[in-house]
Amino acid sequence: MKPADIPDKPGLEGLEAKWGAVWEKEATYRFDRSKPRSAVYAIDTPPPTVSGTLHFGSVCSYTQCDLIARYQRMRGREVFYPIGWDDNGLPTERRVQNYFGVRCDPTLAYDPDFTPPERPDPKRQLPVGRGNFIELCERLTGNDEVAFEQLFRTVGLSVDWSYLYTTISDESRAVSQRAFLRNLSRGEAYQAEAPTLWDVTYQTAVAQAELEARDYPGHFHRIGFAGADGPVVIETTRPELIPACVALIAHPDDERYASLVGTTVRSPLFGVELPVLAHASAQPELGSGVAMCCTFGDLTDVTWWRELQLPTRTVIGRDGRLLRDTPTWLSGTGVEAYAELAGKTVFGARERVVALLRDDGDLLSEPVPTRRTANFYEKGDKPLEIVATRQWYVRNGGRDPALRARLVERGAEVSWTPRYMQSRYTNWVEGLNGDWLVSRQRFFGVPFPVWYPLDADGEPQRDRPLVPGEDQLPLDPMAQAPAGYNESQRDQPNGFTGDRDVMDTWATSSLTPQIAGRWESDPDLFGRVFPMDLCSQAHDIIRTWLFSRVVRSSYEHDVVPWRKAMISGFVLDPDRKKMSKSKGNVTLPTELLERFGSDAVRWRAASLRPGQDSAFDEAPIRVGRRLATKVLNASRFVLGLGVDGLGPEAISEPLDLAMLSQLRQAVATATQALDELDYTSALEATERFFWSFCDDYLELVKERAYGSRGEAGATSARAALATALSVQLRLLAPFLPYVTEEAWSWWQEGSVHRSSWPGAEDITSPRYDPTLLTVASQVLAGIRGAKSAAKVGMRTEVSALTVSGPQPRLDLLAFALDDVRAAGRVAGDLALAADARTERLAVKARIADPAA
RNA sequence: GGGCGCAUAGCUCAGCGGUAGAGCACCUGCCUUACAAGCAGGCGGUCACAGGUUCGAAUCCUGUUGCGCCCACCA
Repeated sequence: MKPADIPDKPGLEGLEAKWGAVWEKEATYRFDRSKPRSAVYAIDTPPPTVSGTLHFGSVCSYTQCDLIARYQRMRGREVFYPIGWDDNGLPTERRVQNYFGVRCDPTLAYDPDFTPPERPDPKRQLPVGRGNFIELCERLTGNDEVAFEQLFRTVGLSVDWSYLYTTISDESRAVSQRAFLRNLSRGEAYQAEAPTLWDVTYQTAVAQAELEARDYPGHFHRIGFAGADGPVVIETTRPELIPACVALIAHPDDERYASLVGTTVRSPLFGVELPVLAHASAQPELGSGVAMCCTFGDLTDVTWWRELQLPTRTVIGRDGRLLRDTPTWLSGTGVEAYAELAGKTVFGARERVVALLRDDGDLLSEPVPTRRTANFYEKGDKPLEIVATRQWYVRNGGRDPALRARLVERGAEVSWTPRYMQSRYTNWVEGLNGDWLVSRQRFFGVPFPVWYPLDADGEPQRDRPLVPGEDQLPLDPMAQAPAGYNESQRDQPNGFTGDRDVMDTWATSSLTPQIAGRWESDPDLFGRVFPMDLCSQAHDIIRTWLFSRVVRSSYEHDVVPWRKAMISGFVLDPDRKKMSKSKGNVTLPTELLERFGSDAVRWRAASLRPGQDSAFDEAPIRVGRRLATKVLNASRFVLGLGVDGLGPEAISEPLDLAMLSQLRQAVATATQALDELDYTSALEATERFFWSFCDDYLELVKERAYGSRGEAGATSARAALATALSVQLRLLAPFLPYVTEEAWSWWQEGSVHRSSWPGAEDITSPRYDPTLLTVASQVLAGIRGAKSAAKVGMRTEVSALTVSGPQPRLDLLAFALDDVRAAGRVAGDLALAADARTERLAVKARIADPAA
């Protein structure tokens, strides 16, 4: 021991900085890549989006993963625990736009002298070229990543930072492009022109997994279409789509409209001749029972359009405004009516159409307010439109029942914690209604590594993409020319053009096991870490991140990417609502770490079981802080007694042996729990023992350990205390890495986090009936109860004590009687009275007159 | 409408066939030579409701109610 190193008043302040620096210097968490696959424990962690701040819930989720990483490391596994930043994609672009007050205009050339405006005006964003925009993205994410790393280091995540990756790095681009090219060559990826969910704010396509249904105010409009026998009434919330109408649809069994089906009607204002058709998915009870089919108002329209082979009449452009050119299918008054709408937003056009309908008498009653549910892009704030565009897709079973069934089966190859999270996965896969749309019409992302030859008219031949060799990756088709062409032929007739789209960020993060494991660029490493052992994440990204990784690994490697998935819950605000920045109810993790210390925050995270949502509450963090402080104090006390050179052979007292027997049981419980990813139960068992160790055992043996009853008894107590402290610091190390490391450093060489998880070899003392400690604690509690009832201090002497209970228990108690007497300050007579009526020991204590 | 989960002390939750538990909060005490950011003691529950299985149900089954989440619902 090094008593000089133990502070008089040990505290939590500064431990993060102190040990963070040591762990970095000593490379405590370095992954040794020479170990064989069987010795490796590999973990896939979600790369957080580096835009702004991290939620407290995320900190908890990452901490829970770290508990397992630390446990497995102490069990002797070589833990591969990398982390990455998801820095490409829309959140970064949006942040750059706001932060620098710019927007990307891909038609502008790169300006090497560009500097962002000093005072950004978010209302008037400065247009900049793609190259400049991407530079700004990289600059801003660079700043954010420094802050994120600092936060994760403070939390104490035991990741090997030398394996840090980013999703925009050259390595990630190469992996992403390689995987895509292989998908393409095997037919798993394809390009198609089809109606696509479209965000008008960001002007990009979005995928099904990124949809969010939201309540949205609107109005029902009753509108008359001119039929042969009078008006045909439809109800719609989107009258601005009347010029995009291609048919009216009724249910085939709906008698009200049976005679109409097969006839034609004329649309109001625009006078377009439209067929009335029947389709089984029309719902007679909705609206008037007959619906407008427009290209495109919603997904039902798409179904009708496709199955009834209706024409395409697009009026809404990619910017969310009605097209400026007059549609070709309009004539006469229709052209005049449309002139009033051209260029207007959906909202403006709707107002204008309603006014025109009212003037014409086709608005059959005033609009009735209603709330409708509309699909939104989860990061957007305008309802999605549906626009026919050409996009890249990866097959995910959405249009192929056999593939879907196979991917559902993949879910069963993963062991889920908690188990019921598998049904989220299954639910999602079974509910897919289209393939995975991976292309985005954005800028800061991984480009599709393809070009298209241009014909003599300069038209791209999209069905004949030019692909590079894998050795050319990563590449940017907007900056590099395909083989057999040179740059001067770009966008020239008979030349080539590059694919302008970038991949959605999920298309890249779906490959985190391959990116982190350096697939293809480092086959030796990849072979040692893939497939991985554990994936740890929250339940909100099962349908995105988790599912997409299963898809990619199934295609590329024909396996699921990990054996186990540990799914964490959410931390909600105190009113059990989702924390969100807009509501201002976000609690900053940095502030909590600062105020309570990392160990306290980690303790809170460890008390949240997988899958379980919880309301944010500071009180439990304070409890964790108390435990952390207690660990330091108890360690200081034990070490202060002098434990040097004491081995298990010195432990002879029955009470000491009984304590170690109980500890043995706690170790077994904690170990089994952690093997099952049940870190909460492991902590609970450890803590239960620790508190009784402090409150009862330490009190019972304190006097003896001081040497009040001779050297042998003192040595036994000190040896037992040393063993117990060593074991407990290791049991607590995954949960409280800072205080355990601090206390460990007071008397041990090396890091507690590189020590071995406690087991049979640590508690080699003979087994002894653990009940002895329970019995002694009961009697001590009885004495304390008597003193409490008498409202006297615990140091007050007991002048006479009678313990009654079953004979076997009294016999056992006899082995600890001296310790009980000392801890309870029993100065006078002590009587044991057999009483078979009760299992528990009863205690009668006469308190000495406090006045005396 | 479909799926999943939850309902146990004032609060947060554990227990999941054998006498109702923990932490927090609250109350009463105690400066006790590791820790007053501490310690000791205590108060506190028809285990949502109704049936069933069982010698025995908080625990298993069925139904009901309430709450939460995911998905579908855009006329």
